[in-house]
Amino acid sequence: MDSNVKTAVRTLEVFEAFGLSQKPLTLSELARAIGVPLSSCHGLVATLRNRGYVYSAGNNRQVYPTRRILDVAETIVRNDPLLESAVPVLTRLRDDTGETVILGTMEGDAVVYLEIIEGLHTIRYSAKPGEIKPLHSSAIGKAMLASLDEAGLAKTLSRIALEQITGVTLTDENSLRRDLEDGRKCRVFVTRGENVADVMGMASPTTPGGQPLAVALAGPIGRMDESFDTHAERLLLAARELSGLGVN
Amino acid sequence: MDSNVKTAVRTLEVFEAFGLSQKPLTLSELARAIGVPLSSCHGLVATLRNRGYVYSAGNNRQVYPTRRILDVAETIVRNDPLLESAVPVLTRLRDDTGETVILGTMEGDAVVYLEIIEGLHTIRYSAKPGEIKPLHSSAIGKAMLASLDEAGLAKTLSRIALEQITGVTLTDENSLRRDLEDGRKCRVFVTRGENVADVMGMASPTTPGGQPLAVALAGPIGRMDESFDTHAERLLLAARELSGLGVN
DNA sequence: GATAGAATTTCATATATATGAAAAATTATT
DNA sequence: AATAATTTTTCATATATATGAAATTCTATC
Repeated sequence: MDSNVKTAVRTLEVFEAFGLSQKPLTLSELARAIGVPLSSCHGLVATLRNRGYVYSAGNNRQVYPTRRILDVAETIVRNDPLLESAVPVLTRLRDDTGETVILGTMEGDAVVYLEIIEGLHTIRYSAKPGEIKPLHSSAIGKAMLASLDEAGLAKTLSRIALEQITGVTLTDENSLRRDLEDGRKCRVFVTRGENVADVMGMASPTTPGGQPLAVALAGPIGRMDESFDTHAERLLLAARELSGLGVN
Repeated sequence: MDSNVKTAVRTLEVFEAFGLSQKPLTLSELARAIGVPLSSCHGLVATLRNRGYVYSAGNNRQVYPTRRILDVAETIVRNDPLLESAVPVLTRLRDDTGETVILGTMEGDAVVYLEIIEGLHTIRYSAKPGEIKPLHSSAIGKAMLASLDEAGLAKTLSRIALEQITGVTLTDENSLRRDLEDGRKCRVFVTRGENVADVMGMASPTTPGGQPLAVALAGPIGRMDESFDTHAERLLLAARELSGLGVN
């Protein structure tokens, strides 16, 4: 992406690092984990300490986050006006299809996942909230692009590089535009291994409370193809239900 | 505290602000909420967006955090080696006494709360993980001070100001040292309205896995006094149990 | 209990960010 | 539809931070 505030990113990376390590870390371990100089890590950790976000855990000289971040995060998510009403719809779509259901939107020139309800199969599409995907090679991205007016679409396409991600990624504007046109007809936008090999995504635009989002199903190509028609039907139903959710 | 990295603090304050507001905010509302210039807030929010931590919610131009922060926080807390084993002990102490139970430690020159199990009374001591309290006027702080050796205690006392927080805060070193001595005898350290009027705290040191912590009970002075002896007994029992928890 | 080794902390300075002010974009009002 | 009002975005520069290297503290080993 563009220019990010270095320390803001690092602050989040500290928490992410503990999420990955799943155990207390020493200052030097943490510095290595997030790829920053020791001295910089030192100041950052001191700040987090002073703010009650980390404490010295274990015997050695390890630190670990306190519950504080969870406390803040729980309050935030509990009050998200969108997720509360959307989750039941998404969960039903997951139960009906067995596949992973994703709610996402366009944020800047990318897709961000807002909610994931994981599928019921052993082999399933797996992702986390906040994950970022390309606009041109993800099903949700196509749905979002297609919901732009021509001026917005042209502007966006001029900014983003249609990067080749797998062998079958659509990398020229005309192919992509044709693909979007196909999707517009039935309101279902499809990717077949264009972002991750073997993965098929199906997305449909939806506007709960007037906000442009997209809901998607994702799973292995073979299994998704088998049930394409019923999946599409159920996806469209879910999209309609979501759009019906009141203005918040 | 000392010198904090400005952007790290602000990054956390963004999330805290949404926790307080409990609803999406516009850029200007957020900037006002955390007390930073608009232009600075703009860059910070852009970074959080790019990282998938916030999305544009609602119709207007509001933003709100994604579930991502919750996801990270849940993984972190799920893997805290201390809390997992300590919570059952703390919960039992809460159930036995009806009062709020706190696990805390010394972090820098302050106390940080690691876990709170809230009491069962309508009027109860209420706090959140990560809250910071003074060493000299909190029960946990006294317990932590008393667990230092003379050299460490002298050094710490020379650094911290014994700030007058309520009318009865101990603000001279001799009174505080006498008070610590009293506590050492029975391993129970008490505050009576020294940090918050009407609140009584009782803390006992404990060292699960060798790590110096303190466990505390807190509630209104009247009710706490009534049951002082049984509360003290149960508190000491809990502290012993916690100390018995294996090295992680 | 002294020594070696490792990790942390400090510090001066190069680098990155925060900021006010101005421009642009958006929304509300007439 | 034009204008006003508000909000967001950009930009040059003052300010704050990040950094390598040195000093210190801590820990393990003998």
